[in-house]
This record gives sequence, structure tokens and C-alpha cells, in this order.
Amino acid sequence: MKYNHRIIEPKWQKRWEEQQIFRAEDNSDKPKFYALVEFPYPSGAGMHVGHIKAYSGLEVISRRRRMQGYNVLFPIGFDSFGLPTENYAIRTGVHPRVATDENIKKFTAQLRRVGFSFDWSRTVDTTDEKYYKWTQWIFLRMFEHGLVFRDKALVNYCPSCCVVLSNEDSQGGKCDICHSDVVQKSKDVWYLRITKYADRLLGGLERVDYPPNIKQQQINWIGKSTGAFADFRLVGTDDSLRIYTTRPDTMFGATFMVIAPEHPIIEKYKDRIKNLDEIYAYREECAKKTEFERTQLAKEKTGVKIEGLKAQNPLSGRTIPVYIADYVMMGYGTGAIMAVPAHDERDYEFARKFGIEIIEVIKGGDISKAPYIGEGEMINSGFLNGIKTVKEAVAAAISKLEELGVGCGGVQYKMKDWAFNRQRYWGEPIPIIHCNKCGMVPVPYDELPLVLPPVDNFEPGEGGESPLAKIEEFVNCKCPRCGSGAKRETDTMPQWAGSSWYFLRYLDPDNDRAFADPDKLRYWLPVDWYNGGMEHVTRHLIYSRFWHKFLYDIGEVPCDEPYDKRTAQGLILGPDGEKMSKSKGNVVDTNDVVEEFGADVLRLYILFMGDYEKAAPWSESSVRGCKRFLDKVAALPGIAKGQGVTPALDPKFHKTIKKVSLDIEEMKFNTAIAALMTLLNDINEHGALTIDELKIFIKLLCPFAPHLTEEIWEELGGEGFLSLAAWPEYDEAKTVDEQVEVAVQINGRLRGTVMLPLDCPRDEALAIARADEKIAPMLAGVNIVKEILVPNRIINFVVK
RNA sequence: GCGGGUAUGGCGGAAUCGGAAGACGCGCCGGAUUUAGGAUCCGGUGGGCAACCGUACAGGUUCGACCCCUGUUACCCGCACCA
Repeated sequence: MKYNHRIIEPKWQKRWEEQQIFRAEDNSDKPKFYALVEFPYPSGAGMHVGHIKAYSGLEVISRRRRMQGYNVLFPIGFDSFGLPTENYAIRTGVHPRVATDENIKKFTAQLRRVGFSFDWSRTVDTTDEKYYKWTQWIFLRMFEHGLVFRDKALVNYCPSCCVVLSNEDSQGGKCDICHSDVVQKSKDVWYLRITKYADRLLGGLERVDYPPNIKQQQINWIGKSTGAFADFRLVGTDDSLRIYTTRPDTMFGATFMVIAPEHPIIEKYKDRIKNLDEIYAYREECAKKTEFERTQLAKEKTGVKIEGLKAQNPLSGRTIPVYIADYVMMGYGTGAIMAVPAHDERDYEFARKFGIEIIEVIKGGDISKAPYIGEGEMINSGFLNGIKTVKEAVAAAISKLEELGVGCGGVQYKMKDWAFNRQRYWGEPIPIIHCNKCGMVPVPYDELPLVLPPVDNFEPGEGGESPLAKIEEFVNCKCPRCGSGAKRETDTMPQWAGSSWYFLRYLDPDNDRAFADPDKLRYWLPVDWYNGGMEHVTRHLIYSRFWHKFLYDIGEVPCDEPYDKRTAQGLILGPDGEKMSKSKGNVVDTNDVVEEFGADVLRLYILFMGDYEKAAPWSESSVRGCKRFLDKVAALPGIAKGQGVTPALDPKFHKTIKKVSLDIEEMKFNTAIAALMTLLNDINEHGALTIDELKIFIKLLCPFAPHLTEEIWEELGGEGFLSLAAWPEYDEAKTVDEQVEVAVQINGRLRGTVMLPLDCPRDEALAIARADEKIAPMLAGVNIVKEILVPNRIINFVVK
């Protein structure tokens, strides 16, 4: 067969599209399978091979599922709101809407050229007002249920992008988009109360099939710790300072307290503080530091003693000094700690530097040299003395605190509420109206979508105001509640909003009465298999689980967890082994590969290059190897004749069907393809195969190389589309050989091999091995101490 | 620092349960074909002349270890003064 990918690939793409063969049915007797891939951000740079890898895994699985008789939903869409497009607009003056439409067109063309079996009738675009109407709708439902609040807060602010960032977007003190240093700034911030769902986001992980590393990352991100709150009375006042600790058992060893530089107690008692100037100076110094410097560079403990404030330890009754120091963060716990230098490294370091007393309360270490963190008998601790385990001592301390009414057991999370606004144009407008009389009033549901007004200038305002604030006709409005003059919120939602629920919209993308029809939600949910990148494991994945759980709580979706199973593909590195990036010039463009080698080769190589879940460098010569393989496949019809099976090849076919079937399920695509290559080599060695066998071969290859295999199928006179033909079955009995080659070892060293019938009885097998012409001389005159037989595998003689 | 992971030929990577290490592909070497190059086809390819030696390093368990145990090193990812 003549194999010209430039002709056959467009031919089959056109036929699939005309016949709509990858369209999912909303009601079907077949079992359903919902495969989800992370929809792309349509950037101006176009698609690189990494995108293709991200979709290829579930592409193969979806194609196999269809051949297995499933009703498969494999949708695609575009996550189009976001900064790169807006920055492009600022630079060039091209409206984000125009740029987005162009980029979507470009991405669509590229995806179609690769021949993905997406259901193109369900495409969504998060920037389409018919889509973001429902993003706003969900936001308002959250508002209604008290999950949205506004607060003045110190926020992560990127001075370059002029935008407020969530903790997730400013990891390491760098802006996730432009990588400049993030500074702290006081701003009005919209929050989503994700912390209310912290425990359920944690608990839900036990019921889903995610790889352990993904679960661990989410667990770390949520960061639950259990401990206790305790109130330390401020001497000479009726007030007390509340602390959080995971080690209430060590409270008798607390010899000082530390509060965060921003702690409000300073302002409250500034009249009592004698060294206020010193403290203000310290606080200012801290504010200048970025979060990054504060956490990474400031290894040396710094701080100032607050003269004039003393606190009383609620259990020991001891009066202790209070320090201000930046090793305590306002954002975690209560912003105040009790310091137990004998049993905490940071407190130990601080106490040493400031000459504060260190009291040992757990036996087992040498506190003159280092803090002791381990278990041991409690000492110097009043009613706790003699207790030998941390667990018991913690419980005893907490019940005492509760009895005295000065504390209680409690939990803390590292996860913070989700800062949900950006001072940017290219996002969903937050549908809230500020009225002087009524306060924050939601835009009525029947006025949704609240459409982004057209603007000419996309530059953020001074101090990071949204460009929307400059548009009077947008800002000025009537309060929906009292009718008086009011102002619209001008901030927009963050990029993560639209992607938090897109998998629901695929189920009913054109619905204008609901985000999706309940029957369709019931039919398709949950997502059976979700694949995406590791970089989205702590952000998008947690956010979307949170939204889904909320929708479940208000009865809008039928299940609590959106994704049954999650996997993550590894990166494709550049040919130089480095992460692909424009600046390094090592980006491989999909169009170039499709043009030169064809979509089938591209798809095949991407899955053959290595473990799907691991990173691997691109190699053009290896791409050629895949091309060679498909060329050889294209030649098979030339040697195929007759029907039925070829006895010499039949067991190999059964083995290959089994291996390919099982490997695909485990995403071991590389070994599945290797098995097909091996089978091809066997066929060519034999020199012939039957038409029936060739049909099996191309069915197995179809999910990987659908265009070529469809072409061969047509040439063979196959009925309908190969893409919808039945997946081959194998006979387990035929996957095992009747004769097996068994290795013979002497003292664990390979000395020869013997051919044995399958499951040969022990005595017979050993006798044959002993009599083997190579083995027999080596056993002559030695003493056989032990004979080991692993059936069908190995024989080992232990001799002396 | 804490948590997770990885380490196998010149390269990407294989190896159900502890049972013949290096499947498959690339590259390389030799040959055929070709005016030549490319492409294609055939053969070879962990190291060593050999006995043997080889899965990051040092030990251990075992008839037998890439696989299990102890220790070490290097690299990658995530979190990071989380009280």
C-alpha cells in the first residue's frame, strides 16, 4: 500500500467529522465513559508537542473504549480568560476577544490535524458570555450561601502585573505569571471560603483513585494539624493573648511568647509599651521584606522584646515576657505562639540568642546542647509529671485547659481562603453592586450574564485598579434592592474560575436555562478518568473539587467528588534535555512534525518515547523509527492472504492482544507499542499472515495510529469505520506456549537451557536437566545439595 | 530542614511473585543495492581475548536480588520559620 500521510490523514479526519462518529450520546444503553483532559489556554504561541502528550493518553483509552462498546464522552474546550492575552492586548492594542478567537481557531486547526477523537459538538470557551453567565451564577449561589466575603487584608501583590495574587499564584514569593517579586499590600479582597471545605477536601481523597504523590501534595497543601488553643492573660489587663500549639503537653516549658509583627495587640496596648519606637522600627523592617526573604533568607532569628507587656502561663501560672519576631506569621494559627525552647528548634534558637531561660519538661535529651523533640517522661510540669507519652500528655493538658476555661482542642490548616479578585479586564466581572444603603447586593440572576463592557485601554489603573473602573456607564447603576444610585464592582474573577466547573458544561454546553440539565448530569457524572499536568494538582484540582462539593451541597450535582480517577502525564523536554521554552529555542511545534512525518507518527512517538507519567527528551531520530514502523505496517497488506489463523503466529497474536489491552489500561503505552513492533517483526520473519490476522493487528494499532489503520481497513474491505469496530478478544489458553525454554543454573549461575513441556512435573524436569549434554558433565563428581525448580522458569542445582 | 520520587548499555527505556538483566526503538559497526548521497533491505551491537564482570555506592538476607533489609551519595519534584 502506498502510505502518504499528507493524503490519507486529511481524508479520514474529514470522514470522521462528516459522519460525526465521535459524538457522545446523552442517552444510551451502552455503558458510559467520561474521559476528561485539561482544556488548553489558547495562547498566541500555538500548540507544542507537550499539549499533544497531555491529550494522547486518554485519546488512546477513549478510542479503545469505543471499540469496546462504550458510549464515550471525550470533550475539549478553551480556558481563554487570563493575563497573557490581556498583556498582549496592552502591548498591541488587539482586543482580547479578537486575539482569543484567533487563537482558538489556530488551536482547533492544530488539534484536528492530529486526529483526536474529541466530540467537537460540545466545545466550550470560558470567555463566551453564554458560558461565563454560569460562572457568575455559581459565584452568586456561593454568595447566597455565605461562602463569599470581602475583607481588607495584606495580599500578595505583583507590582509588575498590577494584580493581587493568591498564595497559590505566588509560590516562592514570585509572581506565577511574570516571575517578579511579590510584595505585601493592603487591599480590599474578595474571598471564597474554601477553608470551610478543608476537611471534606481531605476526606474525599480517601474515596478517589489518584496516584499517591498527587494525594500527598493535596494533603500537604491543605496542611491540617491538630493541637490546642490557649489564652495567656496579659498581666495587668482583663485581656488575654490566644495562641495555637500542636504541643500543649509542653506548656509548663513555655518561658516566653512571640507574636507576629502585624499582631493587633501592639496597637491596642501601645500606651503601655515603653519601647514602642523600637517595635515600630522592627515592624517596618519586616514589612519591607518580601515573603520570600522572610522565609528563605532570614535563617538568623530576629525580634524585639516588648517592654511593658507580660503574659501569664495559664497552666504554670508563671509570668513570662512577650517578644515580637518575624518567625511567627500572622497568617497561620492566631499569629501568636507560646515558646518552649527546650523542645522546639526555632524557640531554642531564639532563646539562645536572647538569653531566655530554657526549662526541660520532657526527659530524654540534653537541652544544654539541643532542643529535644522526642517522647519521654514529663517533668517540671505539675499535674502532667510522670506521663510517658506525648499523646496522653496532650490529652491531659487539653482537658485541663478546658476545665479552667482558658483553652480548647483545635485544628489548623495551612490552606487559606481563596483570594478571588483581580484588577484586570480579561476575566468574568464579579456580579456584585455596592450600594451605600444596602451594602453588597448581588446582581439579580435574571440580569446574568453581566457582560464585560468594551474598552479601548486595557492598562490597569494606578495602584492596580481594574480597567473597568474607568467606564462610567458600567460602574454607575441602580441598586437592585432600593433603586438608589450605586456602583458596580469592577474587579474580575481569577483565571481559575472558569476552569473550576468546565467539565459540567460539556454535558450540556448550549443550555441557557441551567448550567447543565440534571438528567445529563446524573447520566454522565462523575468523570471516569481525568488526566492533566502535575502543575495543576494543588490549584485547579483543589479549586474544582471545592466548587463541585458546593454544587453537591446545594443539590445541583449528583455526586460529591467530581473525578473518580486522576493521572498526570510527564513533560516532554526539548532535544537538549531542558524544559521546553521559547527563550531556550527548544520548542518542538506540532505542525512541523505533522507536516514532515504525519499525525500518526507524532502520536505514536509521543506515547512510545518513555513512561507516560515521566519526563522524557524529544528525539527526532526516534521519531523516524516510528515512521519506519508505520511504513512497514503499510506494507503488510502486500503479504496478507487467506482467512483464518497462521499456526506459527497465532499464539503471538493472542499474547499481543492481551499485552496491548492490559498495557493501555495502565497507561503503559510504550510497552504496548513495543509489543506491536515485536509482533510485526515476527510477522515479517514468517513472511506472511492472513487477512483476518492483519485486521486484528490494525485494530490493536488503531488507537495509536488511527489514520493509517482506517486506510488499511478500507483497503481490506472492512465494514464501517475501524474506529468503531470491535476490540479483539484473546484466548487465555492460547497465550501460553506448549513448550517452554527453562534456564538451568548451577549455584545460581546460568549454565544452559532445556526445552520442557509446559508445567512439566518436577522429577521429570530435573531428570531432563541433569541429563542435558551441557549440564551432565558439570554435575559429574559433585555433590548435589539441593535442587530448586520454579515451574516453567528456572532450575537451580546447588552443589558442593 | 520536612515530605514524595528517581538512579539500568553510547541514548530513550524494558524486566508479573525474588527466578536467563538490557524487550522495543534510536544510535553505531559491517554487508547488499546505488554513479554518489539519502532511503531501503540483511547481519551484528553492555564490558572483557578469556575465565568472568556488570542495574548509583558500601554492606546484609537468599539456592538465586534491578527487585527485600541497613547505611551512603547524587539528581528531580512538592512544601518550607505552619508553632
